[in-house]
Amino acid sequence: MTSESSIRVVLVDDHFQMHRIVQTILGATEDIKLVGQAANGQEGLNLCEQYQPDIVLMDVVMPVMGGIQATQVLHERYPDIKVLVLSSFQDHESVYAMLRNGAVGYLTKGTLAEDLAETIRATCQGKMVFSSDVGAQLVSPPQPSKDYHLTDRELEVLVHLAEGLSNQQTALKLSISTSTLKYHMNNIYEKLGVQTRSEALVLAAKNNMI
Amino acid sequence: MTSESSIRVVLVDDHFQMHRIVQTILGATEDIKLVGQAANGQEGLNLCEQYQPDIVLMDVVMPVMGGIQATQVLHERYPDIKVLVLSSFQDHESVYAMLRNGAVGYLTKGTLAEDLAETIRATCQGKMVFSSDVGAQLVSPPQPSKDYHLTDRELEVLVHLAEGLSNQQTALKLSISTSTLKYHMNNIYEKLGVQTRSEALVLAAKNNMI
DNA sequence: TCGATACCTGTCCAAATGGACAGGTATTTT
DNA sequence: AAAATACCTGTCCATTTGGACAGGTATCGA
Repeated sequence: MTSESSIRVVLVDDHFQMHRIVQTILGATEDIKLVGQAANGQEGLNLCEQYQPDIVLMDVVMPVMGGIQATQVLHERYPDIKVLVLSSFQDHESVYAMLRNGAVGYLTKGTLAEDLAETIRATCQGKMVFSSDVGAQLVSPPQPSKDYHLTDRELEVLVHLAEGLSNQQTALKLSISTSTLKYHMNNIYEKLGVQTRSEALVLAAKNNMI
Repeated sequence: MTSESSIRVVLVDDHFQMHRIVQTILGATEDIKLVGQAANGQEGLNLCEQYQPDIVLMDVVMPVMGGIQATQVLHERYPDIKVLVLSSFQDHESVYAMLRNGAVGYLTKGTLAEDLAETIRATCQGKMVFSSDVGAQLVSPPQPSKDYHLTDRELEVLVHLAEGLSNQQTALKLSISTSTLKYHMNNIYEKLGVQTRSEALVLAAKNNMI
């Protein structure tokens, strides 16, 4: 953070239109100054070296050097500079690629007008900010828990086997015969689309069924 | 959104201290009003029904009804009310549980003072806001978890067995004998602290080793 | 050079698993 | 009443597994 009085921002985007919009928005604020504008990642890096901004508004897809690579280099070289992504894309890959490389926020361009200044201030205070459409990407990955509509009994069987119990021990615990247990197992294999006990258990574990 | 002029907030937290802090912070703002305060999820739901706030500041761990369940019900019943989590916890499970149930932001209590008002405003505008320590959880999901210091070979064995291959098939694939494979398996059992193949695979799956 | 580690191999045998049958009951839906 | 589900049980037999040995080599660091 170079300045106490105002937040210094560099914009890196290859669309003329974006430059206009951001200029307009930030021109109306007292505490945020647009100190540099670049049209690709390479230029952006140069500007950052020159101006040492607090915040970089970074596009993802750009000629010469894209936002993903630029963010990576920037984050390595100047860990204090915060990268806020402005992108038309909101796919899972882009979002996570940028976040992994050090971005601390991600806005889709459509939501830009909603209040870029607020977002920049929040980002400056160490918050991570996402537009709601991007947020959907953040929440979705750990919920691939498909429903294989196993019955309660089948779930019970699976849980006990996952604990390392043998067929006999499990059967005993559920008060059924090993024949019945094998019957349940076969149904489980069928429903999960697997052929072996190992596959069934791994799949169940990965889907948080056990 | 019931009001144009000011943002209406309900706080749901079982710690007296938090009520004091939030009162102080929001008491100093013109555009944000703390219209209700509850000590648990159940009370929180009642207050929301009564006041229809724009934002709910929600703790996670509370008596009677926790934040996870309360958020779920709230989101179902009043989809327009935005839940912003205030929690001491920042573990992956808590964060994702809340987000899945409809929360649109997550702040750790330690970062609260940094500017709750800004965050509330950004949230109101449809942004998702996270404190930086929580953000780490969002980016990290594919963490290899604990290190059981399995050797490369042992990992290979596990991966193939997880795919449902038999000992023989796996041995063939790795160009070793089944004897060697069993040797590896025993070492794996030892290192993972388990007794059976099933346990080993489940543990490995849950720890993203395979 | 010694010890530790990872890796590899074998044999013998008991136990566990799974496939292929061939039955049964209770409940719910059509 | 027939069909569909979920659930239960058995037998017979091949395959798989894992335990308990008892060996081997190559590499690396003390």
